Amino acid sequence: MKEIPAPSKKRLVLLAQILSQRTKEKITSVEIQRLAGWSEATVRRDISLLELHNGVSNGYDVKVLRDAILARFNMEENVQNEHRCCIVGLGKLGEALLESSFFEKSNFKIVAGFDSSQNRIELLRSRIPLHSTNNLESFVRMENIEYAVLSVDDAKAQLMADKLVAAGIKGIVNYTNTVLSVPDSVKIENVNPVLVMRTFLA
Amino acid sequence: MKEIPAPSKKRLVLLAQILSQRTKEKITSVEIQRLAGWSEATVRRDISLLELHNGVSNGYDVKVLRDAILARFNMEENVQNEHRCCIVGLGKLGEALLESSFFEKSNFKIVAGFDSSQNRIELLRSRIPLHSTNNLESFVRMENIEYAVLSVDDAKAQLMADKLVAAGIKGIVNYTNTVLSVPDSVKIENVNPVLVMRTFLA
DNA sequence: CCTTGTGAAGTTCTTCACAGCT
DNA sequence: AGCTGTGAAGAACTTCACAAGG
Repeated sequence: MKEIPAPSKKRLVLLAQILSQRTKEKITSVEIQRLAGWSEATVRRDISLLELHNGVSNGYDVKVLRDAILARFNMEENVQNEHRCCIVGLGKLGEALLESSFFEKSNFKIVAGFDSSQNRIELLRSRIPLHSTNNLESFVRMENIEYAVLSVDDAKAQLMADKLVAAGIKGIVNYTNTVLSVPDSVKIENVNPVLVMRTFLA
Repeated sequence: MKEIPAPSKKRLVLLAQILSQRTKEKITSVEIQRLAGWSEATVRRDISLLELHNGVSNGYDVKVLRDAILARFNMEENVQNEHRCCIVGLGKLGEALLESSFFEKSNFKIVAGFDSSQNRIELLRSRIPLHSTNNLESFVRMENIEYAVLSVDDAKAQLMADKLVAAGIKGIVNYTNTVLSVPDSVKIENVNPVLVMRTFLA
């Protein structure tokens, strides 16, 4: 199976989302261009990487295309594709993410939350098991957690990232202001709103 | 002034953050490579785009380099660089972002929050003025708001994005699952944790 | 006509490799 | 020695342009 370049991967993931929201049976590269803002040539190239040969001359079948993307990235919602995740740092933001419905309709499941404050843990009383960050490394390892959301104070961000890395984490969605140092094998995406907005500037 | 490519811009914004956390006076491209994970050649190329000529043979002066990046992207904290922002959708996540300290030490200022529920607006009672999304377009325009955080329900995401675009918004940090259709001139960054994690997959 | 899929061309970004400075 | 800055090379990505199918 051909390796798909990172930019194409990002677009295909978003394309799957677009297709999920569609009612019509067919879609063309020009329609996708209008919906997503990518050029029609890029859209066709991205889709061709899936080696589907499904769209010939008539546009793409929405369901077939969507299923192909889900399959290619193991995004189908079934047990063997389930990816176990945790949230580290249960301040207002961590709590909001913990209780959000974001993960519900996906194959990513939040299986634990961590905070350094025992008070906070007892106060929250979530359906999801909450633990002290003291036990972070052993829990992440034991629970086979693959991905983490990091929403701790900046001062603790690198320390917690180190623990996650030591526990074998595969990727971190970083809501903190801190730029994390991790091995190349660990994926990081910085989603702090201020850092993101700065990239909007001239 | 030379235009800086988007990938370099993203790295330089993060580099400024790294430099802010530094105590030592000097830093080399190899140290930055270790801290951030970018190759030393990339680091030097990025910095050379600033046309500083400050680092010759001795590493870069942290303060000079940081100030140069801040200046280049109008990120200094002063009044004329202030960028006015709003949060659209004040559920748990929107509320958490509203009350977060993320924006405090930046030149992005949250000047308004919007929600479709009058109950919710009255319940929250923030220091920041909160309004109904009915008035979104006129408020954004009147208040000269440049950037928005979108944290509404998926069902309302495109509608709210349309209003923001109509009001002349320059960029949207999108926490929803919805892939937004906006003109090319409007910058979008998708930071929904599930969409981000999907890009981590094979 | 309208589509897709894709070689080839074009563009952008990254890395190499080394001159030149300290 | 160790460092930066940068032409030149290389790699990666995007777009063009068109053959072929419906």
